[in-house]
Amino acid sequence: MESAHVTVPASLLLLEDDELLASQTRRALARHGCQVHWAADLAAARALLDTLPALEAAVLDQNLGADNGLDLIAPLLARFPECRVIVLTGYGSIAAAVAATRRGARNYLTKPASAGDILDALERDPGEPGALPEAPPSLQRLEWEHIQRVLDAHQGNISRAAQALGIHRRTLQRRLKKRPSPTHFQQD
Amino acid sequence: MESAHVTVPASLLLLEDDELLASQTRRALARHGCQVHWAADLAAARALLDTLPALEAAVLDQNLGADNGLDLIAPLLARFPECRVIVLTGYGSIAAAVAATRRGARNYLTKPASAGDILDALERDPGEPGALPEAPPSLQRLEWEHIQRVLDAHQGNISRAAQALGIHRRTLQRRLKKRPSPTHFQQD
DNA sequence: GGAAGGATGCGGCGTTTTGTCGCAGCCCCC
DNA sequence: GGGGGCTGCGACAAAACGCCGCATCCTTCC
Repeated sequence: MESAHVTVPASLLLLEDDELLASQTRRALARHGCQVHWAADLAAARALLDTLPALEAAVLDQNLGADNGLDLIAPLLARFPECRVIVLTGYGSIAAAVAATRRGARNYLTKPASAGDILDALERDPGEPGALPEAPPSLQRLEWEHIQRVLDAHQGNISRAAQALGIHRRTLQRRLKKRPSPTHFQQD
Repeated sequence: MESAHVTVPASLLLLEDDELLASQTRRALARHGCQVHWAADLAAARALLDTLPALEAAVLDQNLGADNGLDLIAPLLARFPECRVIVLTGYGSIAAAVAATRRGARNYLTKPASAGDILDALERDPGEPGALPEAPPSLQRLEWEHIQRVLDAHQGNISRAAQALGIHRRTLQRRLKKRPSPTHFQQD
């Protein structure tokens, strides 16, 4: 929308084990004029790194079954020091965000993230500007986002997600139906 | 837990505008054999920096009224490049954690944090270990913690906290009464 | 000292949301 | 074909919530 003309990277590495989500994301990014190289696991990503002549950006899913997407950051930056790396995750905790950033990630997003969100996160540098994120999140928003995360972490399984959330399955069902548009946040 | 014999820094800068909390923290850290230099705002902290011969660690409150504790990171690291800096905040969002880390913070904590938590955060390097805390949090627990944070951010003012949370004051009252001890952790 | 503004605790009461049933439809797999 | 698991949904009682009002207490400011 209003992330009008960010500098879309020419080449981007997408590390994501969910094939469906990967292809969606890939297509969305391609539509912005970005050549996306996709890998589904760490080994494939490492192998892919060696074949690429250049890489401007990378989007890494943190949760890759047995692998951890964070482990790609070091070898990636070793080969392409200028590459802008962001980490994507289903859950998303503060501790994990700190870990990712300390390893060299530029930003840290929680799913679901649109192509616009991703490009935005690649573009912006959270460190430099006098940016004051520190916003008072509403209870409902917090709940909704958390539900989405847990749901995602359980592959959309409502029954298990409800159990993990400590609420009844029926309640989760009703809540999910109630909120078709999760008040998608945006700024800038 | 096993934060038994962390390397307690000899000198520490504490930037915290809440005088009461500052003195408590100061005392707790001092009990661990740490010399604490306290500043209540950015200007005082900057002035304090120039007078110190050495500094091993710093604990910065992010929310300092008009000031932002993050703004001390750069000048602090410019003078003491080896100083271990952690940021403390009432709220604590992922975006803020990323911002703090990118500016050079070693870790990012949310209040309330005990002296043990602080020393632990100073000691540990969140980047290196394969540490994946990533636990499945319950909805109620998440809500409760968030409520506590917002409440704390508003100095315990129920009316304003309720407004910030987007719920009715009466509801907040009832909730607070319902949950007297939500696994309150602290010691030291 | 008294008035004014704001915060708190609490009692009701009508409305909304949850918890908990149960049941039917699906899909997968032994 | 018969489990076992997940899903969507109707129904109904129980709990929680929003919202009112009112009686305290505090400050703060005439």
